[in-house]
Amino acid sequence: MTSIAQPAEPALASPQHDAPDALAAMAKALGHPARIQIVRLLLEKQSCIGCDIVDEVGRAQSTVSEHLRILKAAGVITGEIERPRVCYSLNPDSLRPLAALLNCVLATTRLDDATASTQEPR
Amino acid sequence: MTSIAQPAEPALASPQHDAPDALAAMAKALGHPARIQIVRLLLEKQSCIGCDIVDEVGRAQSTVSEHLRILKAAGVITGEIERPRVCYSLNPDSLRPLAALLNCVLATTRLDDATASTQEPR
DNA sequence: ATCGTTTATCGTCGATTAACGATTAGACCC
DNA sequence: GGGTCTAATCGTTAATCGACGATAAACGAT
Repeated sequence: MTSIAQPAEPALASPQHDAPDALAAMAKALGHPARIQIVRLLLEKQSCIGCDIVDEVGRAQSTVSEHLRILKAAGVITGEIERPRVCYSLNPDSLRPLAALLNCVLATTRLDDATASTQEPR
Repeated sequence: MTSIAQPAEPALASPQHDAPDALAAMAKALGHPARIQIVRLLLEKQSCIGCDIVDEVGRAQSTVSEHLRILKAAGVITGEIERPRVCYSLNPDSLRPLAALLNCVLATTRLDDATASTQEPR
């Protein structure tokens, strides 16, 4: 049934060809202060067990657990079980499509400015 | 009234110091397929009048107008009035803090891999 | 002055999200 | 087996979001 529905993935180079839904879902997953906090914390600490995250964001354990679930569902983080703890870390690959789109938008700045070639964003 | 409420913006360099709320708000603004579509369209077309956007995303005019309002409120786009039309364009600067955070996360990929410096992100 | 075009706003509905406390589920220790 | 620790899940409530049709506002053209 679904055997022919795959039109050969052309190894896309431009973010334009990612499904809007996928990008939106990713952005949505990041669209809460607590979840940004969590991402930042994991960025700093490389990896972190759950209860420390609860501590950091300062909300109820069940609330933080839910935010972690959302981030995990979106693929932004992974959770490795180390009983009785769970060790969370970032999954950078998942963010690549969204980052690509944003970088694409940023890149247009120079085209707009045209004259300002001194601006080296990388 | 508001003359003294400005505590001097220190032109921050590291994304870590952006308020989580600001980043989350930005991500949230992008957290809908229709809004991703709009951003992509403006990325392609450089600028675009509202009714063409309505056409493109294929939803009711009032719905699209609301999405445009949200993007405008977040600073992602600007709307220039050309009666009776409004010409929308991207405001790349607004996305910089979020892009910086994402790039920061992406940058950790290599550190994780450590040994594989020739590893091209597939 | 009226019409046509385009965009913004209002009001409403159903669906989703966010937050919390309480409870449950594992695995370890004694 | 009985405690301890940590994380996930359940159930509830309030708030927010998303979508739409209807309407209003603004202006150029006739």
